Amino acid sequence: MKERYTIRDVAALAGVSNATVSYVLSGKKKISEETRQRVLKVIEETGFVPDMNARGLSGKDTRLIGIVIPQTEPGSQLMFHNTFYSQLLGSIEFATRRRGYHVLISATDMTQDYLNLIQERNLAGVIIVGTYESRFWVQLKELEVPVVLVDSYCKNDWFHGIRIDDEYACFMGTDYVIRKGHRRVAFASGSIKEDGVMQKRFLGYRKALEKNGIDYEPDLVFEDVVAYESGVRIAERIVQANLGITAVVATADILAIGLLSGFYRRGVSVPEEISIMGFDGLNETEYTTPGLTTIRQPISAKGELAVDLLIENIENPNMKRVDKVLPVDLIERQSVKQVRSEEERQE
Amino acid sequence: MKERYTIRDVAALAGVSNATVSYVLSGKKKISEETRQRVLKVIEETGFVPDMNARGLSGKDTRLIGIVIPQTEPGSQLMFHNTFYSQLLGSIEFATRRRGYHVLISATDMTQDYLNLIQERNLAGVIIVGTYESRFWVQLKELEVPVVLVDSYCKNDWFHGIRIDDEYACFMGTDYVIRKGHRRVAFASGSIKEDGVMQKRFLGYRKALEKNGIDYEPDLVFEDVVAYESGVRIAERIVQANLGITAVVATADILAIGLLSGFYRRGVSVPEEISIMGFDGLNETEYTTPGLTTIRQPISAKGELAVDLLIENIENPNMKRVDKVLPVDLIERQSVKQVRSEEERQE
DNA sequence: TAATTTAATTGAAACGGTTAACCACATGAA
DNA sequence: TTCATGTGGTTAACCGTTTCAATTAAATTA
Repeated sequence: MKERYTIRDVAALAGVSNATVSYVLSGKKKISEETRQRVLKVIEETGFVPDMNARGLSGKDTRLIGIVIPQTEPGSQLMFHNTFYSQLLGSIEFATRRRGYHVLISATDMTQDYLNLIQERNLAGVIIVGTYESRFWVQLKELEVPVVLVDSYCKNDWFHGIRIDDEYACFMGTDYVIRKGHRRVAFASGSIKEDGVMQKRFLGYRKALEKNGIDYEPDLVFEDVVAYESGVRIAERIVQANLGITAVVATADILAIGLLSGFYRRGVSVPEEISIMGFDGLNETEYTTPGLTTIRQPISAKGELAVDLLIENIENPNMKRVDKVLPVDLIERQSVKQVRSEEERQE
Repeated sequence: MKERYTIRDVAALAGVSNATVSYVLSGKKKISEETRQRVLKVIEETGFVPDMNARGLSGKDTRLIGIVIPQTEPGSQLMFHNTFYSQLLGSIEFATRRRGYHVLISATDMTQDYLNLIQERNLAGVIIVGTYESRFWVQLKELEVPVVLVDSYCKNDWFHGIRIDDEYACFMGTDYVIRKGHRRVAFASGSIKEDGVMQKRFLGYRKALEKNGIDYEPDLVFEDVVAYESGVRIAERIVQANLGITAVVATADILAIGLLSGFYRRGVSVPEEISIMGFDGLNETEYTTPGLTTIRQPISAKGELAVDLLIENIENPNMKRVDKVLPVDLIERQSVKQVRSEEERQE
């Protein structure tokens, strides 16, 4: 790497002390306009770029934030195949860069390794995406680094949170399907046991059934990894099970799109023979065939707000905890069809 | 952030000098086994984690590598919507972490800002994905930082490269389609002018036409952004153009999947009425309907090799330039149908 | 035994910033 | 005239490593 100008070089050229240059840069102390301009001019001319390592070492201000996207399976990069995560990551990266920070991404769980990483790099803050229980929450807290949890149902209330009302959202979606006349509504989701988000959505599903006086049937619940391929597989399982299912509520668009594909190849037409409700509101859902009716959540806003919140906390360390719930809405397209309900059929 | 143990704390506890601890950690100097063990034990007990900022400042060894994924449009996160990039990014992140390095991602072009970033953070190396001309190549070279270009046709031969033989790959795909009897083969791609990869693939397309004695028709070339939505749009344009097209060669699976969707909603059945050849070999293509015949490129291998190459260069600064071309293969599925060729029809 | 080599360890100077403490000088009030 | 007050700037210590040069101790050689 080429030798660079240091803050002392700049100082010498501007005829001031290095401290003055530092203060001009940080604005933490008043410097006369005249000197300021002189320093700025030298910086401009030399192309001086401050060294973040030195800054991080000395002032603890690294402007580096870590993003944790959990692995579903070790080694596999499953998370990267769901454009929900891509979009979230993209919005986080964008918002971060706009504010002069940089992102260190890791597809890993919150393990000792990651705790070390936080210390090693003196991360200014951390955004953790997805829910899972970790025995490291306590240690993470002890690090006293600002943390924002996105889509987490971490039991403690130690960290900031950004999420949607998953239970209500899924209730709304399921209720919509039921009001369209469906009585045998399947539920396609990721692991309900392990994933807090899925748990909440499952709850919403059950509440909607209950509200509409429909008995819950465990056989109508299909769990798998959240991925396109799983959707295809679940469609096959649904066809083979032959349980008279007329609609399926998916907990992710990527699953729903897989379902679409799976049903199509099985010759089951959507929505004529079976209706599908998605979840997320990915761009792709506008272009599937049929267009996917789905619960839209503000993905990019999630990312941006997480960044805003984190940076706010970084810059104001004793800020109070914030837990933000973002609104969702239902996009009506063609994948959910109105059917005669059983009662009507029996007339 | 909690106060941490420093290397001097460890040294004091182990009854040695900080230099000794440093040498134990780096292995750059021989330390007697006895002392080594004693130091290691203290490190273990204290949970000492070295500070990368200090290390980067002092020894220039930051173990931080930057990934540049270009923006197609400023502000838009288009790149993040193509799972090709997600998968590539995933494999890079994984390979990097496995080797004790970390990744700083930026969805940006190679601009002055990025050059600054490289200096600011003392990046150990940089992986740049995608081709585009930049007036900053010269300056990047002057930084003397190891660089690996993935999928680039940067005219100079200053940096390492990882890519496939795009021309041949597309030639192979197009030739396959033609050998299936198609004579009016459209070409759906990203901007041929601006994107070197698209240029090469376009060349392959034309060579295949030529080889088979088919005249090139500019009207059969459909350019748009590389995205699902574009595929849908191109399908509509193809239908409306009504040029007797019986097959389309796409330069990306994400485009091909969009085409699939676009044709379906237009009531044009694939492959009965029109055949589609994809490019990339994304996982999703196995599950589309019909299964997408596509040119598969080793996406994850690209990422891993880029990382290997980069780290090799970081650890051995005067290594010679490497330009690696990875193999592709054609996956035959159902989206390209055998048709009677015109000659046969005329019989 | 003295001189020389070798191996293991240490002291201290970087690295490039930040920042607390201090200082010189001008200003205005008492 | 004296004293507090404020302004704009400097000095120098410090952050936690790495690494060169120096030192010491032990082993080998003459």
